[in-house]
Amino acid sequence: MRREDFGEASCTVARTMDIIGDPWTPLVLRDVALGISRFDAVQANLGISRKVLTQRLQALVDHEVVERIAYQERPVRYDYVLTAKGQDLALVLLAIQSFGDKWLMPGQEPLIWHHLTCDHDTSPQISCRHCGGELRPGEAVPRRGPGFAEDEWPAVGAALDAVAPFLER
Amino acid sequence: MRREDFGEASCTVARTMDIIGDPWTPLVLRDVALGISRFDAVQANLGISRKVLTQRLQALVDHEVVERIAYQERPVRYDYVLTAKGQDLALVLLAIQSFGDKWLMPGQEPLIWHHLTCDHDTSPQISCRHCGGELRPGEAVPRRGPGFAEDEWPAVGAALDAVAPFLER
DNA sequence: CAGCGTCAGTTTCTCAAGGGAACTCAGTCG
DNA sequence: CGACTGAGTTCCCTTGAGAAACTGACGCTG
Repeated sequence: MRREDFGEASCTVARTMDIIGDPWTPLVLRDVALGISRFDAVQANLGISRKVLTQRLQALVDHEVVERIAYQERPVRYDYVLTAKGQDLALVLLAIQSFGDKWLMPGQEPLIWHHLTCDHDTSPQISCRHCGGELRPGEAVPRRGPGFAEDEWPAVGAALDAVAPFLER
Repeated sequence: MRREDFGEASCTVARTMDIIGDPWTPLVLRDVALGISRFDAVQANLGISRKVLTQRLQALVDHEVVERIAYQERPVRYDYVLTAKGQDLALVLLAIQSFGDKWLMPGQEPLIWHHLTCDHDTSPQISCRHCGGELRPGEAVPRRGPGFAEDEWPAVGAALDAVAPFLER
């Protein structure tokens, strides 16, 4: 597999990395998610080259993660705003941030999230959608799904076979 | 901010992207997390150049996300295994995969996760660590945390000010 | 012993992407 | 008119990616 094949791979990690698999895109997304929606504001906030920012924003628009909404006409100028897809991707950024909070700046989190629904400060937790319990390492075992491509990923298939005994009662 | 400053930024997304902010590292991590632990097996599975794989594995070891465990001595050969830090990062990969499942291969998920604790197939959900409810877009509002660097991120500060009214009752 | 195969890199060379800085264009304003 | 703003675009140099070959340290076999 080459980098340019990521978007066609039978692998949803690779397909997602086709969108966010570079150093800057997650940070651009983070800014847009926080409401920093103008080109110059993002550029100044991140200190990213205008060329790279242009490319990244265009890619995000192409992937329908971000949309351009005109805020003036003469000349036409855009706010960059998350789509519904982009909002789901922003939740992934929350998980990324949470990892960084815990391991890379412990006790010095730059941002704290307040959950309006329960009215408490919180952090994101990766949970089981079925039972609601925290998904801890080792507590979830993968098995083949409907789109698993055996010929494309033989080593993954073998790895799945190796953990299959854990799936049996 | 330049790419090389990511690891020092007062931003836990940037610090995490210092580790995984390239196309291949998340996929290498995914493989290691699945138990594909030998150099040649990862290389063949991903079709990545040996040079890039060497660099990526070394970076993961340097970041203490992955450790080398010798499985033979003559010559010395290593299995690559997730550390505890790496296992937490693998949970982030789960979130990445879940986004891809939903938006990029809907109904064709290559892998299904089985939660051993509740004995059901599941998928990861980003939840509120406090109340356990799903964190949905728009339901969490950020505010400054202890490590927030106002001078480094003025636009973020302004964005936080803009959403501050939502924090008040 | 020599030859071959395996595994985990390392090296070389070419092409692609990143990044800094300057430039461009389409406005508005004084 | 000139200056400024905002959103790009272009140019040039540096760095990284990728293909392919090479290397070294073994073990095994005839």
